[in-house]
Amino acid sequence: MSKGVRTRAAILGEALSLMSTDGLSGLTIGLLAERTGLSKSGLFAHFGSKEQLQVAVLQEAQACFTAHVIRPVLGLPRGLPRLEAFAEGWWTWNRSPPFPGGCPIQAASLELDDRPGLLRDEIAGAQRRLRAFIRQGAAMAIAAGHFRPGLDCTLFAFQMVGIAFAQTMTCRLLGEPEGLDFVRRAWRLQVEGALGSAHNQTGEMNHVE
Amino acid sequence: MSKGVRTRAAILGEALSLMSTDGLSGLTIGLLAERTGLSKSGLFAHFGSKEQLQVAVLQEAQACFTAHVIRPVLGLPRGLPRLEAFAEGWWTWNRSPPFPGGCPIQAASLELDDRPGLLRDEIAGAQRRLRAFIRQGAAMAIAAGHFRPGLDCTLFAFQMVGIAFAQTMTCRLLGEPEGLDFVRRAWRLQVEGALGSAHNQTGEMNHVE
DNA sequence: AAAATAAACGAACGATCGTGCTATTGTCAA
DNA sequence: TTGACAATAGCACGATCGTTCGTTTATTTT
Repeated sequence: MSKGVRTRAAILGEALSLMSTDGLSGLTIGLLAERTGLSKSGLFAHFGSKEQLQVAVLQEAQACFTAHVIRPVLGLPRGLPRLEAFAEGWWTWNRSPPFPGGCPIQAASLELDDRPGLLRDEIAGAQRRLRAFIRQGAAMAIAAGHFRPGLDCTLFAFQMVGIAFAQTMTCRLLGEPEGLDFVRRAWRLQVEGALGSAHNQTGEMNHVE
Repeated sequence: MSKGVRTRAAILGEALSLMSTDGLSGLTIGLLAERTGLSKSGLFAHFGSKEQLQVAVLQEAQACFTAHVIRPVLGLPRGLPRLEAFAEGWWTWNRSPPFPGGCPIQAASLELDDRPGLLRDEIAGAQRRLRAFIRQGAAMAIAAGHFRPGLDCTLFAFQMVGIAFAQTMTCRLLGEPEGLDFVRRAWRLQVEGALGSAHNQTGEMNHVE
């Protein structure tokens, strides 16, 4: 591993932390240089432009999410077990990711949704891949007989993404400690609504907890 | 209405547009002065500091949301009718608010969730009030016999907020035209899960003041 | 060890940031 | 119509932004 690659990795790590608290627009070259102990121009040379730096940081964030949340559950049995583990891992990531701030991708999703360009494409791709992962997870649960056939997996992914956003708002912005409870209960309701009829016969779905 | 108040209102209107596309951090005094045809210092004098300008814009955004989404449904019968109308109004607001960009409050919620201060307090207050409104709406639906007793209204609000965020991601970031369908179906599932057991899925209900 | 290449620095650039001043214009009551 | 005061403009400031360029220091290869 050459020197350049090593410093670049260190820069991206620090950039992730900075971005998680201050957002993509708060990620400034001067500040980043100061935190990494490099000169502005020395750091700049690694990326060639601000936009390329931002793209690199977004990709690093995705890689980090994959390593922390996706990869650990790939060894689990397909279907509900894997989906449940992924959910729990995701809620944990959202509440306390390996950065001082919140999930950078979630924040950037709302920051960039009206500004076409490389950055938005990068974020949109990340969100599409995430939803595809959830969709396929739900599809596997159907194939395994856990979820009922006929379940709309795209809608399932849509709902799960919603829970994740609501969690960030509740746990981070409002700082409500009981936020995680709501997340788990909302997720439980969603899973119960997707279960196969064998599991579903025990009681009315409207039944309160 | 004095001159100063009028210009201030014009500034805030333009600021809302700017913020909806570029975010709170993209809302810059120089740019805002240019768009309103004022000088930087002339505009600045209206607010005294950047932070106070930002606070004013956030309050303006709340007022705009109230006028467009909340107020119109207050005349409707309490309970499910009002809640349904609010939902539809909210989805419309999210998809095409009266600004060129997306909902500024939603964006600011994720932008500020890690930076304590006046701005975060303002946004957090707005989100708390919104959730309280939903919570009370659900409570009225219980009182009117539309929703089952025992429904957790706080959880209900949590879930609804999640749908709204997921909508923004789907409709704005990903630009999927069928996004609104998912929103409506997710919302329908949530409502059906909250209906009183005496009620069927025909939507028939009692009117209660 | 010397030569070749990569990495980092230092200084400067034009632009823009938020924010003070002082002057000048415009508005509104007497 | 005039005098008081609110509203806006003009100018300048220090700081920081992203970026370029030439130089110097490290690293790698020969």
